Amino acid sequence: MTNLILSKSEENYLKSIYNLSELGNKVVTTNSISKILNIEPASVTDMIKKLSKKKLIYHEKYRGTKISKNGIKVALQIIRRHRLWEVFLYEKLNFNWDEIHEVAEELEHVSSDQLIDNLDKYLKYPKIDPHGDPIPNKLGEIDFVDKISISDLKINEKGIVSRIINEDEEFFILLKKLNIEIGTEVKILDKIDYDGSLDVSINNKSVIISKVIAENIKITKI
Amino acid sequence: MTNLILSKSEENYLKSIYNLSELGNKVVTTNSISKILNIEPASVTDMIKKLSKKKLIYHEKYRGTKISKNGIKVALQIIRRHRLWEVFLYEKLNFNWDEIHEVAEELEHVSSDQLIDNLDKYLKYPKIDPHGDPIPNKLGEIDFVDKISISDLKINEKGIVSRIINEDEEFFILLKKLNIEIGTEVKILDKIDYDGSLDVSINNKSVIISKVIAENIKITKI
DNA sequence: TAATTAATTTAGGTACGTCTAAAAATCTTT
DNA sequence: AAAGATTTTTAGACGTACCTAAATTAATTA
Repeated sequence: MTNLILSKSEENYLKSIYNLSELGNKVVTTNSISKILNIEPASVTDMIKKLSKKKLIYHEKYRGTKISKNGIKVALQIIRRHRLWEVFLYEKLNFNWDEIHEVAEELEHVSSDQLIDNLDKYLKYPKIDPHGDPIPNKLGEIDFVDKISISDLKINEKGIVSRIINEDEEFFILLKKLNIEIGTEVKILDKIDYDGSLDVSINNKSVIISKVIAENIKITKI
Repeated sequence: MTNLILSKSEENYLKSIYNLSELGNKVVTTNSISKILNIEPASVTDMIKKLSKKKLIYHEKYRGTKISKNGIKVALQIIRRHRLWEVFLYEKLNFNWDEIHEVAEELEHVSSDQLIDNLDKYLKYPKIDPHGDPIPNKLGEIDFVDKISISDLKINEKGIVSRIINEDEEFFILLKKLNIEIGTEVKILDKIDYDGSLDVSINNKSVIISKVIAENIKITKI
């Protein structure tokens, strides 16, 4: 049950399904998996069959996929590995905040419990990764402190950036341009009703960010 | 030429061919590769064709395989990665000397130049790994300080263990039993003509080790 | 050197993870 | 609720990296 060994592909699918499922609750469509992994829907169907057989997900033909309890457990361990490596790359190897994801994506598939546990200890059991995402512990326990987004602030309210949801290269580059990183203070200057864009003050400069971007930046209100 | 990307399998074959070739000079047989990788000779032939096409090795039907100049270069980078990870696991993550090989075998295939260069810097540019094997630098340069073996010592001569050639799990366990590690002082008490076994003093205790084992333990004479 | 043995290659097959094209099921629109 | 659009699945194919069995070549031995 716990001792099944997954291929890199299987791990990537399972992780994506977990991420799409919003903490394992939502049913996930074949198409959404296809889009996230950049793999044709037909191939996704094949893999869904494989993962179903291994009881990591439940699937009803034409009706979508739900991750199982054990699937969540396994997915959280993959996420744990990913995020611990991100901490390592950022803190020890001086990678930039926007360079860590890609390499961690490879390192996460090296599966040795001893490796990950010792790494965890070496990094002093970090609770969050450099993007502010919580790191599951050895037992799969995770702090679900999902904070509010920039888009939830009202005019003149302030917050500290605590977490970046999206992990696309492009998104990181944009944030860099905007001078937004974990710890940055933001203040809402104005909200544009037309498309939901926000006028935000960052380092005393006013910038306009779209609603989608604002939703992907979590903050702590101050 | 330098920018070809190799699969994990291709990397493992190339590394084995390099290791068998004694610094790239010797012609390597299909069978020897087969034995080292635990893969059937027929499959080895397939891969030899693939690597030949990529000009990493030269091959003449039925007559063996020789690694190319570029092949050596690529192999040395794989070995570099492997040995740097071994240093990391040993020094930072407190792995035992006999546990590092297996995990490094996985980590070595994560190919990011930035990752390896930063790791190298972080480890302070180590020259040897925990087994005493030299680590190629970024340019593939390597100190070929091949020392003498225990079996080269005469009776009553002493040495310090500097390098362990063999990387089998079994061999490590044996060495642990014998209390032999890098830095251990050994003294030859007697040589048994019959089969070449050696009577060696380790921590003031006399033990008998076979000729093969003695040949796989390199030392610095004192 | 002819026969035997050993090493190597070829031929054909399999699982994995992907693809495209076409069929089937579900959803949306009118 | 029928038609059209979209989503999902099935069917069949391909490259990778392996396998076994059989054929070929080289090496050894008698």
